[in-house]
Amino acid sequence: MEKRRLILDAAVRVFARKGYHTSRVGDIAEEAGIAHGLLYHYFSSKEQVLETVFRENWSELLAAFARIEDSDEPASDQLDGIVKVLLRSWRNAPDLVRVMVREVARSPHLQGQVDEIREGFVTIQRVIERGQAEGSFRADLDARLASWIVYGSLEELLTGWVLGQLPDGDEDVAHAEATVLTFVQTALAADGRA
Amino acid sequence: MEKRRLILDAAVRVFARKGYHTSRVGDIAEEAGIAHGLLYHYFSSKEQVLETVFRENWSELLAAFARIEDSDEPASDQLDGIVKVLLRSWRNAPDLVRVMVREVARSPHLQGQVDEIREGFVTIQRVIERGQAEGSFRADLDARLASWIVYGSLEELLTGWVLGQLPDGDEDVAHAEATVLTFVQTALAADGRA
DNA sequence: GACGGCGTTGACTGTCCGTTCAACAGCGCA
DNA sequence: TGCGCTGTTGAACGGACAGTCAACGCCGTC
Repeated sequence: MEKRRLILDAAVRVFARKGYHTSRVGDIAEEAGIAHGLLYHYFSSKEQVLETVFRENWSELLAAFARIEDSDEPASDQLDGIVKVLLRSWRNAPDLVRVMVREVARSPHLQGQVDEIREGFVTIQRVIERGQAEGSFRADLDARLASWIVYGSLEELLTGWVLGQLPDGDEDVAHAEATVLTFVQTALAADGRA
Repeated sequence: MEKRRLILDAAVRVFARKGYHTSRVGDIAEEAGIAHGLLYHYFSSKEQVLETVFRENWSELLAAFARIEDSDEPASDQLDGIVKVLLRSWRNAPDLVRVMVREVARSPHLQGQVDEIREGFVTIQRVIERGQAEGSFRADLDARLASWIVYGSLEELLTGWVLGQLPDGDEDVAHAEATVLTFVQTALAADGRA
């Protein structure tokens, strides 16, 4: 396997296990099975490793969002799709979610990527606005704020799983997904119950 | 003023400005106007300073929650009250919220306080359950998950303000508050529109 | 079989910073 | 006046750790 990817994968595991600050460069190297000097052949610093992990994976998420947005489903189905993608990421890649939630999301580190995070919000916002325009979502709610509220709900559930405070068995996750979907769709629906 | 409090207040400002990890003990001491050695007369470590900041302020928040819960208002008003207390904390003590959101909330640091954080969730959960029992909230939503969703919404708005991504003028904050209230009450209401 | 360059190694450096500690100042008390 | 206690100081220590670098192995090329 390509060494660069090897290092990134190792970094995700190590960061997930010990947290970014407590992880030493040597830990990552050891996990990847290389000498720690080599890491500097592929990355300029420890921080750049974290940044790369974030950037490459977040952009995948954005791509998934974009595919959903570009589909011809009604807005409310698109919103469901986004919710599902985000929540299911926990079972798909728990280590990655751990790192994203704990180290990057509201990170004291790295300023630049704030814009990239925001792009996810904006997608949600656009979907909500389309729903409002189509008449399926109530139009009296600020779509931007609503997108933050929706995203916050999802991130908090992920956090609950990350911190081990919410049960995350198969049915638990499915149940959480169903609950958010009902919650959000009810709140946004143009007419009474969703 | 009592030196201990002086140090804590200085620490909040410094942590808010530079983040916990990037803040040196000397920075806190300088901000407090003392020699850095003195800090160890009052606290056993830099980490304990952060922990104390969290503990003492979070317990105040829990007390506010408890007062609301013990009032004889209907559950839906109590929930409104909780939302308002949390959101208004931003204008009341922005530095504190900065530290709480960025350093403590899903912290790689300090494990013990997870239980204290959880107590806030449980209060929200109880209020929701009471509303369900009273018949004003729909009973088919899992109250525990709903409490996480509600809290997540609020924390995300605070985060938006902390990171400077959401406008936080007087009217902006009021508008955000109104939006969350509508969103949450609509989602939870037993019958159609809130 | 010399050459060169890419990939790889790991000892070493330099620095940063949390923490310690010996000394001291002020003050109440006897 | 002397004793001791609490509060206070800042120089010094120690250890950790990110990042450097000189050397080396391997492999293709001429």
